[in-house]
Amino acid sequence: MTLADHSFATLPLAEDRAAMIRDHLRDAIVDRRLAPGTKLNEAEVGTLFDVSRTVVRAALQALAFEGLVKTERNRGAFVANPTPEEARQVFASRRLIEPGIARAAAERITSSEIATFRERLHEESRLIGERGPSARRAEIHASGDFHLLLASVAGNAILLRFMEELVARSSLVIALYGRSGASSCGHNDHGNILASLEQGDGEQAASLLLTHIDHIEADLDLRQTGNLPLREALGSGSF
Amino acid sequence: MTLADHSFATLPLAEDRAAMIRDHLRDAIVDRRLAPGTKLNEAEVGTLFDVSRTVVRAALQALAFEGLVKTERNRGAFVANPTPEEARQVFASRRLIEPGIARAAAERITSSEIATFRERLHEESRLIGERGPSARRAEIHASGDFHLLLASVAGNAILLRFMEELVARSSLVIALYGRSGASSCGHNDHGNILASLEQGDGEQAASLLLTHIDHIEADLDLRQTGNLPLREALGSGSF
DNA sequence: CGCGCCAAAATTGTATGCAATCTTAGGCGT
DNA sequence: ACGCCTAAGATTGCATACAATTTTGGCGCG
Repeated sequence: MTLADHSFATLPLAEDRAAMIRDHLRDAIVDRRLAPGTKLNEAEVGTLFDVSRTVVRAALQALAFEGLVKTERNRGAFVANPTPEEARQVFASRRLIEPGIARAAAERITSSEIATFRERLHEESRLIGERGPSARRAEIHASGDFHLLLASVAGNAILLRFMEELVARSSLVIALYGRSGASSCGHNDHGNILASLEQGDGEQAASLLLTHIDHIEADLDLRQTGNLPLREALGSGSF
Repeated sequence: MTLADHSFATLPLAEDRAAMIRDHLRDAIVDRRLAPGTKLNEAEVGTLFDVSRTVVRAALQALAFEGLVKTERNRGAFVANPTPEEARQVFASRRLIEPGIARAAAERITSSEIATFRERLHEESRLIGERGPSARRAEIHASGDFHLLLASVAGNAILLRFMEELVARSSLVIALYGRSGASSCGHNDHGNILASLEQGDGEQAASLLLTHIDHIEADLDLRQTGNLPLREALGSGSF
């Protein structure tokens, strides 16, 4: 497993060790190096990062708050395995919150922020062209980052945190229920949204964002599988 | 201090001790028995509830995540002291989320839930008539409970959790910046909102909720006091 | 009298030990 | 062979011990 030493340079690093471990684990979950349902053994994670279980527990508790990890008393922590109903709620929440964020962002966005957006979008489209699991991960990450960047431009720290949680959980949902696997299959939704923001048209940005979320959710297969817990144990593979 | 033994009967109790302590502390913060800025000493809280610091730290971390407590490294945990800007963000978030919750609730509310609402509203209005700090606390609590009940009717667990955080933080904000001290000064907003819900008029409920939030925020004095941290140390009193 | 410095006390951060609980493997009876 | 029971092993929950850091109180000096 490559959790501890995966891109040390880009992450917060070293002031608060629990936060560092939390961020590494979150990254691993969000870009799907850790599959839903994976057991997160405290001692194992501790060895991996060279800290005691105390610190690991703090990190796992934080991830449990964000809904990325589920803890069961006396059984431990597992990467979350959202049900179709939870998946629907994630997207219902995003539909409620993100249009408002888009309106706020349209009013506040600066030209330097627009430039940042452009950079990211360019990077994102480059990744879509590439192949391989590493590029796929980066693409997933970049796609989520667009929404987080939008939220940060909106200037509300509380909503930004809510969006961080929702975007992360969306990644889990797509991993579980996505049909094509990729969240951005052919559309250029992000680019169109940015264009609306540039023109200061918050309403259009909000509207485009809403249909963008619809696009993402349309790629999901959220039919109830009769929520048999044994199904997940079988790995949902061919056999 | 009366934290540990304050209404044992009404709270979760004893399955998970960290959760119990977290809930007791949250209650104490929300109905203002613990003032903003109060230091929460781990050993002290632990003695109070007869648990080790390990458990206390878990509870404090949970409250920190909800924004009710601020932790500073190597300095400890304090009851949050939201700035005017944070206060504005709390209410901006509520304005974004609660109308959507009202629309969802209007579509899903059952007659038994309406009955529950009526009960609570009756209780709430009774408390408004009473005097004394204890009744005041109960009134504050009941006022927040209305919004949480609404969120639970809406049927989205994620949004419910967001609202729990926002309502709790609102209480802190009102404690700090409220002019009249009471959040419901003469209005019968809650009753009108319930009436709209009964008629299945989600749009009107959403609209009334929005003006209700405006009423609450209008009672605040969010002028910048030049955010000198020394000011809070002086207690903002006459000297 | 005020100010800065230093040591003692207090408090938090982390590791570790132990008890409680869950999991697993093996044996036994049917 | 199958299921059930039990005991050993593994894992979590919690308390405690110790290290690191901050806070406090006092002392001397200007």
